[in-house]
Amino acid sequence: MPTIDSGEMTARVISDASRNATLRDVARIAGVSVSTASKALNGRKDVGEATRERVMQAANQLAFSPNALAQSLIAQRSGTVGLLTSDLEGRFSIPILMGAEDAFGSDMTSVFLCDARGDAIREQHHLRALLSRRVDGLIVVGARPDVRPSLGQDLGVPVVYAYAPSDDPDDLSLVTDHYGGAELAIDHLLTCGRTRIAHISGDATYGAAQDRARGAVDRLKRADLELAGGQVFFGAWSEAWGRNATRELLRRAPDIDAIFAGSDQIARGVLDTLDRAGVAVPSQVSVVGFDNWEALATNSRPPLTTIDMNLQQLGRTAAQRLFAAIAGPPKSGVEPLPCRLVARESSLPAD
Amino acid sequence: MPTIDSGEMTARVISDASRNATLRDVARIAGVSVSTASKALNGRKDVGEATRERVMQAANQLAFSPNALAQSLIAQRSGTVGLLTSDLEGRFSIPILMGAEDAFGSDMTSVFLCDARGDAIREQHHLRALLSRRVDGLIVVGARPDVRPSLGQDLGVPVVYAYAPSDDPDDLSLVTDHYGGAELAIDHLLTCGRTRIAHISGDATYGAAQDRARGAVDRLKRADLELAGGQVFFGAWSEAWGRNATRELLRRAPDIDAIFAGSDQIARGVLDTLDRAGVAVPSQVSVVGFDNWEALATNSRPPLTTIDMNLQQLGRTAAQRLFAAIAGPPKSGVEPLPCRLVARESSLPAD
DNA sequence: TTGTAGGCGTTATCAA
DNA sequence: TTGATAACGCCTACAA
Repeated sequence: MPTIDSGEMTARVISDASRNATLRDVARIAGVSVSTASKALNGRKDVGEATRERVMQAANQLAFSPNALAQSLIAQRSGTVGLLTSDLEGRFSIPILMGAEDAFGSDMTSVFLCDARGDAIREQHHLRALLSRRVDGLIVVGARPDVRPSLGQDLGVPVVYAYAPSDDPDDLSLVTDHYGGAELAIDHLLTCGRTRIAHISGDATYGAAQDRARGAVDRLKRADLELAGGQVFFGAWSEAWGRNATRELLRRAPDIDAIFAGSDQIARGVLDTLDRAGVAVPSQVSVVGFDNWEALATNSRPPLTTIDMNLQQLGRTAAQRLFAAIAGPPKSGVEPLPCRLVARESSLPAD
Repeated sequence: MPTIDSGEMTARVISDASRNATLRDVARIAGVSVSTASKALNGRKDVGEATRERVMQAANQLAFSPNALAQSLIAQRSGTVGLLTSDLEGRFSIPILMGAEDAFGSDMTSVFLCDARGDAIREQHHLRALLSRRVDGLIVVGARPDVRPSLGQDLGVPVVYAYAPSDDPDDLSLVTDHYGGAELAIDHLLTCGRTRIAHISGDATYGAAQDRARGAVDRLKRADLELAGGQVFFGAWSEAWGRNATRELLRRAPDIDAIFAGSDQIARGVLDTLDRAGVAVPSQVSVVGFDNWEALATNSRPPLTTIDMNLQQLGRTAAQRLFAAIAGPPKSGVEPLPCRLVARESSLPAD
């Protein structure tokens, strides 16, 4: 019997080098039962030291790696979560995704990535796939910071919405505090001694554009000031709009001493036009952007002071909230996360 | 017996609304055996029409979704692949990742996303996790277009390297044809009637920088031309370097009529300096960039002609090659994928 | 056409 | 300390 056994064993090891070794293989080589092998590898106490050693060696020899599918089947949890994003190419999804992947990575959970590309059908498709893979939870990342339809309450797993909040108040949503971010920007400009502050922003249909505008106006009001130029300049999230709006602004209100731009792209356009108009930045006019898009903000002339939405932190928090919801009872409501000002030279003297 | 059964059943359905329904639940409700239910749901022929109907209804009623973990365990394949990237924040990983996700999404395979952040230890960690989850294959996406260490041949699953090739010729690597891309750029400038063409590029330690430079020089040589300025201007992948190098270039070779920039960021700097120097683009000097980074290329003045690496296509191809390797025998070697020129106004007259 | 039995790889329970 | 046995949820011969 022993000879046959070892013969079989050797044959298996050699011929099936490609196929993954199973616990049975390990047990056979170590000369113990499957259950003992399991205990040994899982560090249970009730197993002899010598036995454990033999099992370990066998496992190493076979490069044994336990089948997580089988483990999940028993454990009733897969150790995976789904990341359902609607727009991968969007710059905003990526940092969130990184933060989430980051938070999960330090645990043992793996992340299923799904890009629905803004298509509801594809989203349903991916959702079904994720649920059938028995993910333990779901993070839904929106591309646009506006309310999006809820996936519903009866999915069987907790869901956290990030960046784009769900339209159902029973869901938990983590969003950027755009209002507070704008306050930060204005606050900073006031601190720099600016009083004639204009606001050029993007597409007015974005909730974020409205929130930021309100934050700016309200903060100014608290300082007994009004928006220079008499209005918010809504337009598009582009450099071109930043350039055009700045030209118009200089015409209407040549005495401005600061511009708060709704995005870094807009801010680049603003800087460009100011430069061509011979307006010195930051001495004559200070500029603050929004997004802290590093490639743009650090390479502008001068480097751009801007508001960072801490999106990576948002992703991490989303992961933490999801963990909490997997373990205990889920929270709900919309949780705004603070922005952060990154000061560069477009608002401060280069000393 | 029947009464007890249905009693149990109802209790289960109501109390366990949260837990996922299993095939057993479906079978019980439909009043058939588990195997019959399985056959019915999987569209096997040998099941009565009426029975199938009952099973379907029961499944719907319970929102039954087969447990993919159990299925995978039997099928010996999980229908998942791992996407091992070393740098999520890098702009180059994302399109590749999108392309891959895209190609897999249309199939039934789901993608595990792992970001090793350039850390070999974390990479090993993720690799182990992926293998234990029994992924059917692996795509390794590099952040930098340079050779990277192979994961080895004995992983038990096929691997495709994208963007950054493996150092083992037995692996299959899909890379951008930087050399050919540079040829395209020079070709285009020659077609535009340019003959005094300079090349400003980035970090010379990048293989891509070298490849592009060789492509440019070789293409010029075929037209009996040499690089204007007498050399390649290597430096950094930044706007600032583009600005500085252009200043220096204008000093050394004021008669240039075209600049091929090694990246769009560099090109932005080039355009900036040309503008300030009063050099008209494209009439006096034409400019071609590299990367087709839309946010930069479409918003520059004038919009930037540039080389697109077709990274999303590269991702899709990687997915296809992986599929092929999962099904049949794996290919090996380095497969370069062509670039594409995107013509905008920095090289062509605005008509 | 339907149901029974066995197994995928692992863990947990309980006897030995 | 060890090992048989029964799950986990599903599928697929094979038997009825």
